[in-house]
Amino acid sequence: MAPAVSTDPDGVDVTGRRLPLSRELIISAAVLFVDDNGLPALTMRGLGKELGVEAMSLYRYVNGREDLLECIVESMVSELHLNPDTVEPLNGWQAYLQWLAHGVRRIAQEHPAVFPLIATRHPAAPWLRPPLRSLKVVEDFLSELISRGFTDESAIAAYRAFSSFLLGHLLLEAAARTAESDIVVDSLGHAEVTAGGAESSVNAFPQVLRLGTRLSEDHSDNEFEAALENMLDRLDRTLAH
Amino acid sequence: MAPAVSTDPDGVDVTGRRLPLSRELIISAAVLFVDDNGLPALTMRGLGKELGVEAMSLYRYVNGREDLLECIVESMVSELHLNPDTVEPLNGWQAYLQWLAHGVRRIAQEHPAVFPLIATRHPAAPWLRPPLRSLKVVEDFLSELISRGFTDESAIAAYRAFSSFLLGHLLLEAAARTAESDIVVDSLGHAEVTAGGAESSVNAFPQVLRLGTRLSEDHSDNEFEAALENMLDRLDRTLAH
DNA sequence: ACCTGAACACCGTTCAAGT
DNA sequence: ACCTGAACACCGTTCAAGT
Repeated sequence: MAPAVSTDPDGVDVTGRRLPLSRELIISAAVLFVDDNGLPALTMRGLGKELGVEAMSLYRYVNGREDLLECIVESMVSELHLNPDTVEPLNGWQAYLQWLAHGVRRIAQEHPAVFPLIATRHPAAPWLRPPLRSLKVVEDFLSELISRGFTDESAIAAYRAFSSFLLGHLLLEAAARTAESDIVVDSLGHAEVTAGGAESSVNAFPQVLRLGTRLSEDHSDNEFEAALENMLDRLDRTLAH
Repeated sequence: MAPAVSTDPDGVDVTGRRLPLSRELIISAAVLFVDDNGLPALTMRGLGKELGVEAMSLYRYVNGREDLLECIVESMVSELHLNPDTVEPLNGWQAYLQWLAHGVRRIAQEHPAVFPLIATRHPAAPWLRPPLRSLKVVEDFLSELISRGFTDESAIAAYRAFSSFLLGHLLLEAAARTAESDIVVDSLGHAEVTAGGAESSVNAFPQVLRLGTRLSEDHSDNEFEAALENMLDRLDRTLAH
């Protein structure tokens, strides 16, 4: 969600002048900031400094920190509709759900540090289930399925199953992706871990010790595709019945 | 996770004397506090006040706020092993996974406000996938499945699929459960929602409007059982092949 | 119109000092 | 041994004041 004018993270354009503050500029700077520094580092004062401005200036464009976080979520989810290379297909509900699933997955992969925000902020309504936090997305989901043979009930059940599926898979995938960057890997393979404040060595857990390396391997592409396929099959069966 | 002596949230026993501070007392008070007031309200100073003590006293038993959060997670997950009425069954891996799934679900249901912590804190290692954040649980999981015919690879695949499944379903269920308590329901059914800072009325979204009430219904029991069943069947198929 | 300085109420955390 | 007062560096947020 880059603003109209090309910028660097400082909110300064190529000529060195500071860009005029705006809601969009603030939001895109915030996304960049979280991508680089992680969610806990996002602070009104810090974001202000990144934009070359005092924290209080942001309040002219954004109703406080909570509103800023909500804006970030909205800006990410709305990428689903803007992107030209991901035109929604017209050949069946399975293709539609494939398209939607991969669209959300791409967002999670491009902004793994932001995804927990999309996944765990309190939804505005009980029927806005993360990570599908957009009225338009939910509306499209339901009308797409209903127009293709789903009953009201089965469309709703599909919506619930689909969102649970995406949330579980993508949240874990995003967590693994951000962990790589901020956990120092013990290159000697000395597997020892500090869990829950108490020092507990993996040595007492033979299977974990034996399978450690293989447990850390990344097969998320294949696993996502297989689980998605399985889920679509399951929806298909409930349709036939 | 009640401490040995019966207490009320103030950390004061029945006689009015203050209980001696301890790691366990602090942790169980913290869990109670989050259950009642939500995660964002949990503050060192606030928890101190709840215990009738200054915030600084807590640092004698807990290495700061991050450590406290980690302790909370550990104390919740360890309930899986302590509880007498949920003895691990011996008749097959499917029964074991059913037992484990319902054990984790019970934790999520009893402490919906704490569950996001279990679900989204950075795991200590890439192979500790939330919500199964315990070396012992992972060890049991793997050895149970391997001793019952799973190959190393299929046990690992099952672990990944199982944790994704639990995370997605239980996080959404817990979110719905806490939302009920802190969202004021419009008793007139005037469905209007403020999403992303911009006022957007559901009226522009006919399917959502039409299905609104049914979208809000809770079918989590049935949905959890059905999805779990489906997942176990899927694992069974990968075993046979 | 847009930004800022100063102020307020709150954090987490440390450490010397009290009992 | 266990708790606290005072202090520090940070938060989010408001508002009158500057340009």
